Amino acid sequence: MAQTRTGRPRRARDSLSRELIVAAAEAVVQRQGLDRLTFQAIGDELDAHPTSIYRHFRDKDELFLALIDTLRARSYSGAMTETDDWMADLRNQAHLIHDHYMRYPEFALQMALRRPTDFMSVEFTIGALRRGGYDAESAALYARALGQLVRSAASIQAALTAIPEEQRDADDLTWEKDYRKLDPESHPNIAWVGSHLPGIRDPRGWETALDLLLESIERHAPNRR
Amino acid sequence: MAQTRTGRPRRARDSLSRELIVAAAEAVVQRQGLDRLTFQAIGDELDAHPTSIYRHFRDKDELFLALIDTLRARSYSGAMTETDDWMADLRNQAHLIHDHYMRYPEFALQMALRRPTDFMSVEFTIGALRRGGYDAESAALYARALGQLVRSAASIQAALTAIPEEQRDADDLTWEKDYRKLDPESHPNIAWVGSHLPGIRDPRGWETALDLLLESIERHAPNRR
DNA sequence: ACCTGAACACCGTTCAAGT
DNA sequence: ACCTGAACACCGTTCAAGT
Repeated sequence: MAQTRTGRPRRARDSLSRELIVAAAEAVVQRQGLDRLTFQAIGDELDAHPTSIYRHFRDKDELFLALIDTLRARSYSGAMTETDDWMADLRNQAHLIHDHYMRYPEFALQMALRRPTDFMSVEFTIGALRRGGYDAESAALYARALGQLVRSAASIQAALTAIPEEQRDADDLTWEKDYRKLDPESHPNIAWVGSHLPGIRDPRGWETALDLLLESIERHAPNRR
Repeated sequence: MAQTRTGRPRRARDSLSRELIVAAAEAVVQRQGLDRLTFQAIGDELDAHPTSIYRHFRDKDELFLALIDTLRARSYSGAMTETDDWMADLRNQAHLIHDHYMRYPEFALQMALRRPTDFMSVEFTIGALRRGGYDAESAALYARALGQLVRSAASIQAALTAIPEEQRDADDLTWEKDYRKLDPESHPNIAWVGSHLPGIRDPRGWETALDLLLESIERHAPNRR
């Protein structure tokens, strides 16, 4: 492994920047995974000394948030435009957010926790509900309900796909293979549905929850399609 | 700080156990937080050498999962019993799970990711849907949809409350205070709802999403109340 | 002013040594 | 067999030294 080898060719003055460092950090995660995101690895990627990063970021957390913000801007920049179908707008907005988390599964949890919302998507969602005829109070409440559902479900589902192989063996996910071996006496209902139960990573769970939620939102709307 | 001080009084043989170590680990987290959960801290709590834990757990991950399983058993043991109101059963089950995550917010994410389900709650949920008249395929699908929504929303919301103080300042949560200062020209809909928008940690978001989802589930049920 | 080198405190883990 | 002590590799961070 590459150590902090002394005597490296000195980098040119001002050849580093926040943008370069963030790009190197993303490359490290993409190639080696999030738990390999260290100052050492970023330094190797940049051919720079690990501690040179401290000139541009206060600490690792600040660098990490900058990386997350870069990814978010990439997914959302100029993404949504209103149509004359406010329900379709809500659904497309939900899928846009879901796709963003699934695109960067290693960051999904931290994105949901530390960048839980942004003005643009809230603005868009409230606008759609407003065109559905909702008053301000209901539109605000439903926008939050929808936003929290989408963000939570997407980030957890994405994170599930990013669990390291070594950890999966220790997890309950074996149940996907074994639940049919359960005693039908003590678990008659699971036995009853048999093979119909979707696996824990099956996207139909999320899609169904979104369908049911949107269905209620449409039913309550003064301006139904 | 207590170091690995040499010359500690030797612990009696077989005086350690998985149960004792797990209890000590929980005490450490409760008193000092999850990022202070180290072998050193657990050793201090037990008055034992940090590495003595390796005789009882393969590694830190195995200890951590054992701790999570202990907490889950505490919350769910003999928790739910069927009533003659299957819709109320679904709602109570959802609140039970939500309360479990909110009770242990520091563990919420890992509980949702590494112990995403258990037989008992799935069995109970399918049973309720079955009494609602659903066929096996629909009951299985809706049980998954409901389970994923509840688990995801509860774990993310709980984790939001457990973010360390030092990190919050760097987060977008400041928007709760500042979103009304947005330019009404570029964000007319946010300006329109004004103070009606619930904060990011407001429980009404989750409650509303659950209400809307359950409403649809009842509407589709062959046996409506 | 920006980058490098060395050092520090801390962490999980391994392994030989005690009893 | 179970607990202890010492050591190892690795990590984020600080700070003085180079240029």
